[in-house]
Amino acid sequence: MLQIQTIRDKKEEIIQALTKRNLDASPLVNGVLDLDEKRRATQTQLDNTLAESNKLSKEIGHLYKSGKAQEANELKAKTSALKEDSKVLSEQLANATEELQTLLYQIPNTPHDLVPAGSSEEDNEEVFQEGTIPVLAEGALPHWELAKKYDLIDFELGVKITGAGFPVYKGKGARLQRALISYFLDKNTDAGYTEMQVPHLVNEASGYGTGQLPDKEGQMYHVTEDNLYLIPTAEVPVTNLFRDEILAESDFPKRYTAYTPCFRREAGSYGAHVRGLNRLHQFDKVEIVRVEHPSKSYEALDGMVEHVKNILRDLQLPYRILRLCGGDLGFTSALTYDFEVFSTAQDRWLEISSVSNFETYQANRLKLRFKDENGKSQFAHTLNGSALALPRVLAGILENYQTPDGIKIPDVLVPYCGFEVID
RNA sequence: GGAGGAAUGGCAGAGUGGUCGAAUGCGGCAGUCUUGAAAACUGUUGAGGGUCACACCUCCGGGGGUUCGAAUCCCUCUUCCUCCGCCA
Repeated sequence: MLQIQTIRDKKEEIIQALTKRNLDASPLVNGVLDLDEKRRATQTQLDNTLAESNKLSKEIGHLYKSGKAQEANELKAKTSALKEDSKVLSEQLANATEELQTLLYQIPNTPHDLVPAGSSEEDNEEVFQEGTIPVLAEGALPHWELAKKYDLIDFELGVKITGAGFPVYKGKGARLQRALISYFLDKNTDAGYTEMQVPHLVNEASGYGTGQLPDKEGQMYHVTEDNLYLIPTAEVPVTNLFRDEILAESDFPKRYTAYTPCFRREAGSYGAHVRGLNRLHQFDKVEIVRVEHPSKSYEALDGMVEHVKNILRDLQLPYRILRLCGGDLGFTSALTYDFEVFSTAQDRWLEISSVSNFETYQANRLKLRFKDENGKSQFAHTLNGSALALPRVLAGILENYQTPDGIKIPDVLVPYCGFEVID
């Protein structure tokens, strides 16, 4: 969430910036400022009451010690009124704080200057494109047909044991996916990201920390018995490793990578565009996460973009990079680049990575801070990106590398697969 | 799952009702000494709220209670340790 201090100092700028999200934030912002004032006034009253009460208690202690029980008892009577007051005040304070929190949770991150205005994905700005779109032979198939033809993925079997959106990968299909995971992890660790294996279930506090809660509760599978959530992305457990931490400046940069399955309910999204691997309830992803000094975070974002580019060059997949417009930008992000691979067989772009800088928005919720050169605590910046999401990369490879004689495996993956062609 | 024990500052570890935000040691930082370093010595060193700055308030695993007053007593939850059971 936004920092209350920033809202106090830069109210108009914030409202202005949020118009890019097509949001009139002035009622929210004004509400926040009113509540903030109310909260502080209540806090001051409570503090004064407690100070008075603390003082009396000390006196009572001294009086008892010096044997003046009579006088002590007189003072005791005075404290009961203060006690009543402080009880009422602390309830008011708790209410004001909670209301304030609720409002703050409703304000999305302020978009970076580079974020283009716009209302939907139509308005995203293409900033880069690279790679040759292959010309496929007559009769080229979409990946779900290829998966069936070569017995790589069984969607029906997944329906049988779980439901739609939970595919079963088989034989060379499973092996290719595993090869991609290993390859991505190797690329990431070579680039300085430390590999982590993290839990696939997280608690409520973690959900709040990275911003999945309370806004996107319906997107996560909730294990109510234990009040745990299946992770929608490794971003959640990995970023939460730093919850409640105060780093030293010398700790930067922090770079992590993790492979995890991801679980998303994706309620209500059905249709032609979600066929095959295009949208799943469970999928694999290799994530990169960085925690950075505020002055270095955009440099870091650019570095992550370059890194993902390198992977796609390695795989020789045609791709483009979009700068998300205000209307398409995630709630917690300040600036996001989406990577899309062109699928020739489907004749459409498939999103395979999303790289974002959250600035202090998550750090504020996480209480992730560092000591600056003056010894003062400041919020760090958090970033993350997919490197990469598996299903659509798999789809892109199957579709773009198909030949009448089978599917060729990209050169960099051959050592990981142990075969050169699927036929 | 059963029985017992524990949770205090970056770490270790005192503190069982008032003078405790908290001894002491280690670590960190600054200084003295030194050509430099080490050692030694001196000082300093938790977080949040609040204030122009002070004052002041809150926090001793989380929540609740007793009391004029709680790190200290009671209840509850969580986590960790030991023993037993089960088990990949």
